[in-house]
Amino acid sequence: MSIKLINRNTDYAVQALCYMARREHKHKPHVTSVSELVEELKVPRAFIRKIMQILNNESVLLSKRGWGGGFRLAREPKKISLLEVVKVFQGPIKLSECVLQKEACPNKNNCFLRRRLGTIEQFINIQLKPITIEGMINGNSNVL
Amino acid sequence: MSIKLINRNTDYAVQALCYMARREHKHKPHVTSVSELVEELKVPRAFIRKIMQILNNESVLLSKRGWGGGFRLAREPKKISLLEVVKVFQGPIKLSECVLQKEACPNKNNCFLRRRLGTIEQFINIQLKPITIEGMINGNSNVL
DNA sequence: GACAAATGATACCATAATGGTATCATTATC
DNA sequence: GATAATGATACCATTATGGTATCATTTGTC
Repeated sequence: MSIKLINRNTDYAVQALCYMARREHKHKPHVTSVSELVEELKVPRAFIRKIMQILNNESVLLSKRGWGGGFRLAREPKKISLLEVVKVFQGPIKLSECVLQKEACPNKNNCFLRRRLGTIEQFINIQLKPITIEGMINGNSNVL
Repeated sequence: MSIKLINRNTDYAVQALCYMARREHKHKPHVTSVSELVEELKVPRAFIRKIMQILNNESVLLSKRGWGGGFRLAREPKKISLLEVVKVFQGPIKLSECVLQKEACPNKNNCFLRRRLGTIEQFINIQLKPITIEGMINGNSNVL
C-alpha cells in the first residue's frame, strides 16, 4: 500500500513500446507480433495482447492482421510520451478531484488544498511530458 | 478513473482535524465526540469513528473514554501535517516502486524512469509537508 | 480454396483496495 | 447500575487491477 503513478498496464506498454522502438532502429520497417513480445519480454500473452490492442485503438500503434501481421509504432518514438501512455491506461492526472466530495466543497480549506494539489499536478505533467520512448531507450533525460 | 493523491479516509480525517482545530481555538480544552463530528460534518458515523480510532492509534489524537469522552488533538494544529495524515491512510508516497517488477529491472530504462519518478516523489513531499492543519484552517499556504 | 497465423472484439474471472457497517468489550461518569 | 462514550475487530459491497479465454475476422502461403 503506497501511492503509485504507474501500474502494470502502463509498465508493460512502455516495455513493449521501448522494445519496438529499438527494433525499428535496426531493421527499418519491423512489424512486431505478440508472440515476439511474449518471448522477449516474458509477459503474459493474453494480457500484453489486450494492451497492444488498446494502444492500437488509441492510435499509438498501427496493426496489421493475418499472416505475418503484428504491430508497428504509429509515430516516431520521440513523439510518443510516457504521459500519453499513462493517460491511456490510468486516466488523466487529476489529483484534486478527490477533495471535492459529492457537493462542491463547503469550506475553503478545500479550495486552498485544491490549489496546492493543482501545483503538484502541473509539476507531474511537466516532468512526465518530456519523457519519450526515444528518451527512454537512449537513457537520457532531455531535461534533467 | 484518474490518478488520485487523497482518498476518502484522508479527506474525512482532514475535515475532522480541521474542525477540531477550529473548536480548540475558541474554547480551549474541547473534547470532540464522534456524535459531534457526525452532526457537523455530515459524514457516516461508523466510518468516521474508525478513522478517529486510527488517528488515535497513530498518536495524532488523544482519546478519552466513557461519559463525556471523545477525542482531542495530540499536538498543536501547526504540528500536524497533511503529509502525515496521507501517510497514515494511504502509505508513503513511493511512486517508483511500481516499475521494479518482480525482479530488479533488467534494462536501464527503468532506472532512468525511476530517477525521474524519484524527483516527482520528492516534489510532492516538499509540497505537502508544509501544509498543516493550522495552515488549512487559516487558508494560508505558508509557502506558496 | 483451405489452412494457418495473426489481430479485433469482448466477456469473463480472481484478487486486492476502497468505502462503509456492525458488534461486542471496556471504560468512565452520573 | 445505567448510560455514553471509545477500543478492537470482523464483516460486507463495490470498484479497480491484473489476467485469461473465446469467437470472429483478416490475410498471406500452399
